[in-house]
Amino acid sequence: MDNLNVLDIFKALSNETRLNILRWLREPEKNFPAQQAHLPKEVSIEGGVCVGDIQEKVNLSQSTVSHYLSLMQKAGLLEAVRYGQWTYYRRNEETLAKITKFINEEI
Amino acid sequence: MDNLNVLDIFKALSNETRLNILRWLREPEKNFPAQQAHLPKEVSIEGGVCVGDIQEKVNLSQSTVSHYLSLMQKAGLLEAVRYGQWTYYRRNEETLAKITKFINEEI
DNA sequence: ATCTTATATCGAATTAATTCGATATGTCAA
DNA sequence: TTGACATATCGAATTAATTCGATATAAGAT
Repeated sequence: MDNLNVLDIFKALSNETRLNILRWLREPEKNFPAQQAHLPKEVSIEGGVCVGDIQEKVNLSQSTVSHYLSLMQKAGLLEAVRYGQWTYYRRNEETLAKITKFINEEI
Repeated sequence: MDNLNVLDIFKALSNETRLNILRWLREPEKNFPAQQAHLPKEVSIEGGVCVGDIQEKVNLSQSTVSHYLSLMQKAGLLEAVRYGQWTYYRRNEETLAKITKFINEEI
């Protein structure tokens, strides 16, 4: 249980906005409009939402949101997929599962 | 899921010392010497360790440790039982169980 | 009553997180 | 190749967390 940095994960989770982003990304269709409107039909980034859509919902500056997403990615909570000029972020379920396990077994 | 303040919990967990305290309190007998030496035989605070013992292990100032324990208690991660001049802190398993549930079901 | 010991609280210094606007980078379209 | 748009990074201001030593409180022992 050491490829996951628990402290960084908990830090990332201890902010309301970041927690919300994670929750919203559980159901992107429900929480974000215009799903993947920039992607051609044949491309699909399952569960991914671009920074702009997240920023609009979050209502913080573009730089702050970008920074937050990057933090969450470094913590392993999100993964980023770039398509053209867009970056799509989606949940990294593997890490989420690992934290649960970690809390249960080690904390 | 609203009597638990998730943000305060994650904040409390995002510090190495505090995380360690929680882990050590899983097995107090193993991690702290002189278990409940101040208590008379007929009194037992199941799983509880007094501030002094925790402070010794943590190696931070008395005031810092006291502050940390209080933070964790307010977050619901620990509960405090006072006996005489000593305060015994022990894990609050209920909250721990709730966070796991929260992560699984809501995050 | 006084002294000691355990813990809590206060005030302050230092370090880290939050958040922004400005700017840089990278990509697509004309 | 220039312009427009999406995102990332930088530098700085503000706010919050960390941590300490000093002091307060509370209980037990003399």
